[in-house]
Amino acid sequence: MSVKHEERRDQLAESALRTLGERGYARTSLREIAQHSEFSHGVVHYYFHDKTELVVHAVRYYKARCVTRYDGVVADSSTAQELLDAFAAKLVETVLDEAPMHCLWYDVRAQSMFEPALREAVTLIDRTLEEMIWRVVSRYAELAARPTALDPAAAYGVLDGVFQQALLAHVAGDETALPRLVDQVHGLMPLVLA
Amino acid sequence: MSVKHEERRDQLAESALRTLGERGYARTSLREIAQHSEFSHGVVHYYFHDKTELVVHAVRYYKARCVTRYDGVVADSSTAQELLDAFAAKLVETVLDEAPMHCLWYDVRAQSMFEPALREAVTLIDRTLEEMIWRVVSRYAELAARPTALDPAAAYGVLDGVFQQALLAHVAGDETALPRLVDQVHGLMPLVLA
DNA sequence: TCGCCTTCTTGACGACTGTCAAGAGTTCTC
DNA sequence: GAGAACTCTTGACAGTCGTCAAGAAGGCGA
Repeated sequence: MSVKHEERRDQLAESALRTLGERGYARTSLREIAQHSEFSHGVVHYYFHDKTELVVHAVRYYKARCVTRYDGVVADSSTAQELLDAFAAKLVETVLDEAPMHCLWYDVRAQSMFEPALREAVTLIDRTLEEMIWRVVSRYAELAARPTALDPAAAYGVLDGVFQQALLAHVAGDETALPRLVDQVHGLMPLVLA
Repeated sequence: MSVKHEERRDQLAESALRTLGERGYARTSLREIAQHSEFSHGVVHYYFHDKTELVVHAVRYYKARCVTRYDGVVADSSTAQELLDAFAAKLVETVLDEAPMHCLWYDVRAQSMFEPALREAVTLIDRTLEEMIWRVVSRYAELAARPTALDPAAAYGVLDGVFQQALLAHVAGDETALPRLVDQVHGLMPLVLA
């Protein structure tokens, strides 16, 4: 009943993520999203009030999966160097495997500066990502037996900045982007320790 | 003649920047841009081949002005601390004075991940901004009589990350965003020195 | 004053958009 | 197995978009 209803919403969210990730938020129509699912375009308005509600649901749905991305790295590393290597490798991996999803995230986050309806969801996810990064950084400091030099927001901002730069270069076809990201992260992480 | 032609293009670019900055790339139509100028909507296609060409011209035009933003700071500061304070203050000032323009830049940069036609202009401007930031960072290191710990790309990525975060929070109405940006920059800059 | 050339306006076009209503198809209940 | 409730499709709507053609308006040389 309501669980089935929720399953359909998630199913449509998945189609939406596939399509939005390829074409971007602005260029993607509801008909296009429906075409990437097994339903017709009218069904969207049966499960969602409007387009924004679908996008917000899709982005929240995406967050629920991505947010534990580095938890294995944190759990399995026993030295600071090992953690750093695994973290950098995981960053590269996610760019290679999920580039469209990351593009969509940065797109939606930029849109939220103009569309207030997106802000609440974007702010929530941004906070969740900040916590995700902080679990890595604080564990790194712990393994290095050093205090951190930055607060969680700054640490997230810094790493998000270089990550976004690498993603942009990667989708533009720059093959040196990912090796450079690895170097930058290796250079940066020691600096966040006091 | 051709100079007049170029003047009109710049004039339209200015109207475009005003409109795009308020409403975002996706939501802004050519009719809307023309309404913010003294011309009718048809004139755009007299001076520009299509919408993308107008946007690219507008963004390049914007770059030409913004790129010297911190050069006064670099020239006028005689100690590292003074440079740092002035740089942080200037960052805050530009968020307060030119928030829509910065929003537009991040919007267009995100769009360039989906629209190849935007990539060349975006890449060029990104490089120019990187050089702009590097003039600040390298002068800061010089005044502190210390070598830098980061390459230009990493330094730009790091500062761009926290700046973007502050901008996002600022337009969302978070009044603590700009003081926090000042703190973050003051905490971050010493770290880029080896 | 005439005609030419540049500049700009007007109005239209086809395509696409989000939305929704009407109803067909399906599933469930009794 | 009939009827109700839920699910989905179809087709249409009003609006917006980028684009472009036709021609008006204005300046300019002769």
